[in-house]
Amino acid sequence: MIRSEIRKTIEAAVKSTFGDIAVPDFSVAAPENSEHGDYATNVAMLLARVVKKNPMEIAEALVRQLTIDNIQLTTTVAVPGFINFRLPDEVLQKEFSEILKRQEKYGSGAKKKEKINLEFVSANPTGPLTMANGRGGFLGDVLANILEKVGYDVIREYYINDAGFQITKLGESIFKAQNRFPFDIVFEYKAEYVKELANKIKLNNLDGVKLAALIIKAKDKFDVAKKVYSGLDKENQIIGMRMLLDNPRDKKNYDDLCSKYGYIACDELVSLIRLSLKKAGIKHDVWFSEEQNLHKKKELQKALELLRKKGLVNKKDGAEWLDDNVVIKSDGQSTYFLADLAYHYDKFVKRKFDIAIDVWGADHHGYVARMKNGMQAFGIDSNRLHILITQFVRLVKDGEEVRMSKRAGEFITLDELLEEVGLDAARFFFLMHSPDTHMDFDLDLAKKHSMDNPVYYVQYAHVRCQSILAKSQITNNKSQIKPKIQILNTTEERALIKKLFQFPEVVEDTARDYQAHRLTRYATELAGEFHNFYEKHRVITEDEAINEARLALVVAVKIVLGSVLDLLGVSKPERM
RNA sequence: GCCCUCGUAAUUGAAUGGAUACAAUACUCCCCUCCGAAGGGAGAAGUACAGGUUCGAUUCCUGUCGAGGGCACCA
Repeated sequence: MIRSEIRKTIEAAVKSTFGDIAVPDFSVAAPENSEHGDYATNVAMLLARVVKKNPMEIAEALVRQLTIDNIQLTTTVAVPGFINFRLPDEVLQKEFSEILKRQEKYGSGAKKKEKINLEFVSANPTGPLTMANGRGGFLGDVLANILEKVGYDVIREYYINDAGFQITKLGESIFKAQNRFPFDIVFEYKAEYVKELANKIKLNNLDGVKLAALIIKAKDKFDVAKKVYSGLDKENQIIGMRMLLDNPRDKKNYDDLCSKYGYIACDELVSLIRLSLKKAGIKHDVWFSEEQNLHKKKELQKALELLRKKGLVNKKDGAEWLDDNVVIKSDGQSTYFLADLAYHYDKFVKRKFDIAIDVWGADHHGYVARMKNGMQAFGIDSNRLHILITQFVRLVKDGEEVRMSKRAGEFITLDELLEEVGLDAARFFFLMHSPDTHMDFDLDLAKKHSMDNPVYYVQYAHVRCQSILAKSQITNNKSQIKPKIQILNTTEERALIKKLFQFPEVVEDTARDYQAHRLTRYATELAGEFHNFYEKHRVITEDEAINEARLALVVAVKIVLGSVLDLLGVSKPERM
């Protein structure tokens, strides 16, 4: 990679000029204005503070020592102290050959020893995936692709929250949808998919009788209770049927029944989720069940014991706390927080991942500090846990925001989104945006815009490469294709070549800071440079030498563009 | 009340503290005897506000305003 070679020669020059000083964290990047050069660095300006000298003088002192492969770089110094580089043809030629030689491996890194666990989507299995889940889903999927490309061993994981209150409520909602209750329940999952599940899931006879008996016991009190509850806020209404039962054993039986059928529904929903993800081109290697992998194996208790031994758990108001957060409620039940602690303990200690990346929705951002502190409590360096927050996608219809809620059944599913706008357009659209932005999503507009989506612009560049290569006869014998950088010396060709060379940099930067939208941007820029070149110059001409040189360029563009599209999970059409 | 994220062109977005803030869409106009125009070219338009740090601030800090989200033994 050219950038890292420039970086190396700068560091060497600094050391030889100023001795063994701490080199500041300088930048090497292609300047926006290409007249300044192919690359530029700010090292002299940063050094000015360290060595107390004029940045221009520092720059002048450094430039004579800057070489790649013992070739002196053409440099200029610009106020207030930028060093600009022009790359000699030999260097360009070498990098160009690298693309043709390594093909789709261009930009890949050597195998790294670190293992990464990348957990994403992890939507509650109480309903189908919404289009908002797509945002984190596409992000996680692409990040995994990128991290693998630079050489990490990546496990893609889905954490299934199949334990606790929500599963019980899901079961109860199924019963309700089966018309078993002669009254309303509170906190009900109310949507088409619940009705479908209700039709599909049959209670066995014994369970049916048990439930009927419990309902009869509760029925008398319902009218009274309804009057009492009507004045309460939502939080306190989450009482429902189980509170109508006096006997603790009845309550337990009722909960057990709800949970049992909640799990059955949950399994169905997980299957649906897997199907949706498959359609969205999102892959997971591990499906980690909270119930099976943590609760049944007593992992929560083990994690808790560990924290207790360290003396980090305090009792207050009958509950057990880790710092300001409850791990064991006063009724003796564990919290979700404890489950999450045990889960991440499992990732780092049991499964020995070096790095864990969690992609969460914005509704969890208040949870980040808590999780990191939790890791420190176990003695795990919290810097090994990276938590990425994707902001909400607001659904807009006729200029009005539509609140999405799984419980109320108000949402657009990921499946619907893909059907409406298509997989490539959907992936590209979501991945274009930084996860930090609050996106508005108007489905009608998205449909209309899907024809204007930059993804087609990028794909069309790939198609053009293909049709040129198909037209030429040389493609069948790739060994004939040699880069001839001296011939490719027009403005458009040079701009295109330099854009190609940025690919490894883009991959490397994204693997470091997880800003995956850089990739869609790069794809658009590369496609733009190619379209521009295509418009100005014919590849297939009478001149053999030009033919050969430009075909090599087209092959290189097709390779790199193909790699980007592969990373994005967007298809590479041969025709459109 | 406390905490987090965001505020850039008419719109949707981009910019590890760097040089003249970059694109796309929409708008006006121009370009196919074609390696498919799903393309190319030209035009106009922007950092919410007020301070501070710095050689240099869209970026960092403080405050104000605006949008979204979270938090008091839910998941």
